[in-house]
Amino acid sequence: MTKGEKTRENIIDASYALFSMKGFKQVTMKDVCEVTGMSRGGLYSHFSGTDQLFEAVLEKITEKSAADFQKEIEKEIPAAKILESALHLMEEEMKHPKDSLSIALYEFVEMTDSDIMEQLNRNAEEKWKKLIRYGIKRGEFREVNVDEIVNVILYSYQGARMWSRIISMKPKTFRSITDHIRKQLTGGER
Amino acid sequence: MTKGEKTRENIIDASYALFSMKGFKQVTMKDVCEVTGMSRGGLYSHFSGTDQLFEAVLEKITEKSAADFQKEIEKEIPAAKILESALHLMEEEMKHPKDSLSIALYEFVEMTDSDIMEQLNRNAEEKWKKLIRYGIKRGEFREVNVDEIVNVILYSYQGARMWSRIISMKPKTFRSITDHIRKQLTGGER
Amino acid sequence: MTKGEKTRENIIDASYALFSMKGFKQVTMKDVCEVTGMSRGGLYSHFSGTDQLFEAVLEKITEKSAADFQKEIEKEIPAAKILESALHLMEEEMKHPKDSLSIALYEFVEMTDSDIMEQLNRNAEEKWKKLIRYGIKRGEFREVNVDEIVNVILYSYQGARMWSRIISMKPKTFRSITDHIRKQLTGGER
Amino acid sequence: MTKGEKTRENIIDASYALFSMKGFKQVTMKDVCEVTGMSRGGLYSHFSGTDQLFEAVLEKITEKSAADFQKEIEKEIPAAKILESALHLMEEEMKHPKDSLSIALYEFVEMTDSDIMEQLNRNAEEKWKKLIRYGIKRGEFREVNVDEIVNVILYSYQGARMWSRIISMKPKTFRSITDHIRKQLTGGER
DNA sequence: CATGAATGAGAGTTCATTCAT
DNA sequence: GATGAATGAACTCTCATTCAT
Repeated sequence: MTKGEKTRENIIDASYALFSMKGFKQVTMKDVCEVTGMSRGGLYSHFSGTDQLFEAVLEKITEKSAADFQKEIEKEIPAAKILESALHLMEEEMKHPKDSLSIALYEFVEMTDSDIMEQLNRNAEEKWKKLIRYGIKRGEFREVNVDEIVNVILYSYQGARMWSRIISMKPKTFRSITDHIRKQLTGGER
Repeated sequence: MTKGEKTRENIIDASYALFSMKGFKQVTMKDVCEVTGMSRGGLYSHFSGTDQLFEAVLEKITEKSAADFQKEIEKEIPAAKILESALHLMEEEMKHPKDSLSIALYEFVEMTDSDIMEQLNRNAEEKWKKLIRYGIKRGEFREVNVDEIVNVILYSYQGARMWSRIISMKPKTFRSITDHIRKQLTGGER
Repeated sequence: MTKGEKTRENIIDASYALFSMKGFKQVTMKDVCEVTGMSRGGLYSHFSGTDQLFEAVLEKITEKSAADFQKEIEKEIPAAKILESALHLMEEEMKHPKDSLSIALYEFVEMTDSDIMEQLNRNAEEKWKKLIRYGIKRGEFREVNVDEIVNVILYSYQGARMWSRIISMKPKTFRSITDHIRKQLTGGER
Repeated sequence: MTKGEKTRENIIDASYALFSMKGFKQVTMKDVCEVTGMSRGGLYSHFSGTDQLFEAVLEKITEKSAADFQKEIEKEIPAAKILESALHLMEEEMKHPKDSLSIALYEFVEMTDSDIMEQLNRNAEEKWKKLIRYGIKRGEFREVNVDEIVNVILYSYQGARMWSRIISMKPKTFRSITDHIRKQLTGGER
């Protein structure tokens, strides 16, 4: 990794923090200068503006988040178990709203007409549908209306995640959402 | 209504449109000048900044939105009927995301630490709890976990509403959310 | 004249001096701020950039420079007399190159693809052709090749004027150019 | 020629093209980097700025352009013939204004107070005077006022050359200038 | 109250220039 | 010598905000 690439990574990491805290529009190149300790010109030689910078951040995180349940399904891990860890992750993410790029993403899409959101949404949809069908096939999940339950999962999660950034929400609230999902799918309590 | 009050109302109405279109942070006093056709100074003699202006907008709409189900309940209108019209309204609102102040509110709260969101959220919660308990008492609704279902209602609605501003969503999607709520409460289809 | 219009005029006058001294590209809005004593924002509320500012300067001076020989011709003033004062003016202008917008014009045209130069050139051409034909008709001027002599007049004047900005030229040199023109037209010395 | 000298030559040639296209002030070291494919630092190790670079370009071309009519005169080639090829060259140069450094030179002199222009001007003056006197002595040219005709030659040529960069001029116009010169000197048509 | 001219702080951006490798 | 990352100064432009009229 050359010196330039290293700097680039540093900038991306530092601005990830900025974007998740402040959203997209509120982050200025000056802010990035400050947190990275770089000069204006140096920064601009890597990224020509916050747009490009945010895209680089997205690229980096979408690589990670590509994780779906495919592997677990192939290993024939019980659907209930996969569900359980997915719900756990959801709860954790709802509890730490400040780490989330969701607002930044939201603003970015509104400003740039990027279709990244559509993609992310479609991915999430597919991933959940796959899991639910797998669970039904194995007889672990009830014969739910897949489309309906996926919508409820995705949007209640997104809604809660977004709102938790601005109102203080109790863990119990997040729990009740994941509980609802679990009950819908398995018919039972955790 | 004096001339001054009229001007004030005009400003509020014009800026409502701006805020719902552009969110809170993106609206500048300059924008407001343009849509109202007023001069900078004139505008400032009514509102000292976008903060105050947005607060005035909020004040005006929260008066309206105070509508809960109290009246209907007092008239002993069947819970299923009240629910039906509430779900219908929800669907309509999800379909017209551009009319919504939700993003503006979101940004406003993040910037100003206002607790208006907490209030709005509590109100919505109370209103739905009241309806659900009323429906259960009348034997129209199933004996659901009230807290849980209210959370699902509120956050899936908010999530869908927000997301529909940035990705194109089919009416079918909104429908599946309201269908889910209906089934949870009444056990049946529409 | 409102206060705003007065300021506008002041800015135009002050920037005329700047443009003639420094050319077009070298004048920044900051320079204009300094010579007018105005703030950045104030300046920008009148002119959105040096382009617009220069256009305003041009507009003002082309109004003045519209002067051709039409009036004198109509008054049947002797062609030799009109010529004499025109040559005198030319000499004066060559002697004071710093007052000339020619370089600024040059740069402006190269940057903006404006066709103002073509117009100015055409005007100058027409004006001289008219005078020469008038002089020939009156028997005062020799039967010269009009196109040829006009080209020599215009370009030797422009060339001398431009060069005199950067090399020190003697009045004698300018004189020899006007002398040449006079001789071509009248066949005689001054 | 060492590798270093070769690089130096490459830089000079590449920047000649830049200067003739864009003038002096508009050429940045960044531009030169791009056309030469060199790095910033590499470039700076040869030339400390555009000033020095332009001086190197000038040095190279003034060597070439030192050509006067001395050789032809010594060979006793007829003055009319020398004149003819000089006028032909002039016409060609007026037709290809983009190849000319004249604007760059102009800007360079204005910025740096170099006296190179004075030298070039004096050279051109001397060269023409020599030719004209030679023609007169041989009885080929008319007994013109040498100073006057040289001024007309030089400045009408410069004026036309400069103007042709920014307004579209017909070959006929250039022709009429050279025709004028020829007629002045030889009294006849080509 | 209303106007709109003016201020000034701050963001975005570009480059000449330096310097460690 | 050559590289290219980094600096910092200068410039363009936008707005929130003030104030004389």
